[in-house]
Amino acid sequence: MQEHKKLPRASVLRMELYLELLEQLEANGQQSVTSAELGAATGISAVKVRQDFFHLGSEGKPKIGYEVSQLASLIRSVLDLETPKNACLVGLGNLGRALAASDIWARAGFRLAAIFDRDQKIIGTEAAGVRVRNITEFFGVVKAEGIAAGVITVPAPDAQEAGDLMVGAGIRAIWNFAPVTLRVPDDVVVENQSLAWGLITLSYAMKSDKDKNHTAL
Amino acid sequence: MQEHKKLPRASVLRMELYLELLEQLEANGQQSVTSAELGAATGISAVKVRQDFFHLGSEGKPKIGYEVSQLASLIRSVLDLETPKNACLVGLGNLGRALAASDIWARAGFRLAAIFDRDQKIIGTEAAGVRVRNITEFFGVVKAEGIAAGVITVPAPDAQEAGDLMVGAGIRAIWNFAPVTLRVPDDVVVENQSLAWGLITLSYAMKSDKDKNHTAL
DNA sequence: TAGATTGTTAATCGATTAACAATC
DNA sequence: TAGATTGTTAATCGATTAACAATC
Repeated sequence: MQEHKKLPRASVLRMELYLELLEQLEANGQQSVTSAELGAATGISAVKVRQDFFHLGSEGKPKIGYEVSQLASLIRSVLDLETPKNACLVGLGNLGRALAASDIWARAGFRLAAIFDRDQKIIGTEAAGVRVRNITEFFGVVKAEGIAAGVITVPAPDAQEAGDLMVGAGIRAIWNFAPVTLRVPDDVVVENQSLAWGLITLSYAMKSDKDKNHTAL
Repeated sequence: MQEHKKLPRASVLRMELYLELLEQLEANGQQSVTSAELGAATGISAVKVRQDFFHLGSEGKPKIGYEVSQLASLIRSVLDLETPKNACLVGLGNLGRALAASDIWARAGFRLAAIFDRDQKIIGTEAAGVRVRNITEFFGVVKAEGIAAGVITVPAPDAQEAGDLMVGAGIRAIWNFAPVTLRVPDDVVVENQSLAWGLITLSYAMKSDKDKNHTAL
């Protein structure tokens, strides 16, 4: 077992699939699982599975595999999914509403502690049981609630402003859905996720397929 | 200029940012733009910008840069963002509703032609002006509407079933939001996007920061 | 011509895959 | 012991960055 330094990003993203599956196996009462089984079930190659767990600080036993609940705990602890962390969401449009209502917060150890918007028609309403506050209250609420992470679901032109507000309030972790690169200090982590990526990629892939078929004719 | 073969995936994802910016510049009447300017505005290094455009089959002129509207057209044409393509969405939960209402379809050349669900309470209602059909009508509607791409926004346990339905109906491009690896034939393109990725990555990043600070003390 | 900027090849870096030794 | 499976290093592959020649 190596001392765990830094998980490759690609590896971190695969952890969700492993964890999802391990929790199912745990519920079914299965005690151990091999890299080959995990690979077959997740569609990830067995070698990659082992390499991922190696980075994690592996725990498997030759001939037996990995102890299911122990491995699940290890993943949760390395990714820190069980430490309570408060997050806020800025911009309650359709996407914001969908995120607010989803179960991802709990699964990653977050609590959606506050929602902000600037639209008077939305302020004061509730989403997923959280009252929507006026963006002018941002600093006070972030301090009061001990909010450490922020989610930006405002339109692209407003995203930088939302980011500045977060940085100004001491938030060091931002999840940005606007197709815009935020300008933030070096010590702030920004995770970008554009909803359009999937469609754009599919559009390009569908075109390539078409080209290939033409060439094949 | 090289003959354009296959754009690296990472490059494809950056195209959205370039395009977004180029369209703004176009609206402002700016004629040309250098890789340095584009880089500064998008937060991407100028070298990467040039390398991306090189892959695209570049068009720039030394000392002047790239012609704004020509470059925008090139991106749209290489990614095939202007060819009309019909898509369907299976599973109208909060995320499905947010996607349906978003502008990503038009931006990537898609039309959301049909929405399916299995919940009787939802069937017959509308989302983003599209009537929700019973999933039992899937095959017929896909043929009738000429649907080429499918979006899966059902809960994880139902995702494979939705995927099978799509593959069975001849769909070759799938955008899957369930944290599950779909089993599909080789000629079907699957683009996975889990909503949890952002939070999981942030959780891990926030922990690393904390560790770093401790070590620094 | 000199200077700025692109186009393109080469070097570096990181992630994936292959190989195989260690171990139960 | 033999066989299966993990742990770990090395090789490969792809993407990023650096270097610099070409060109306006």
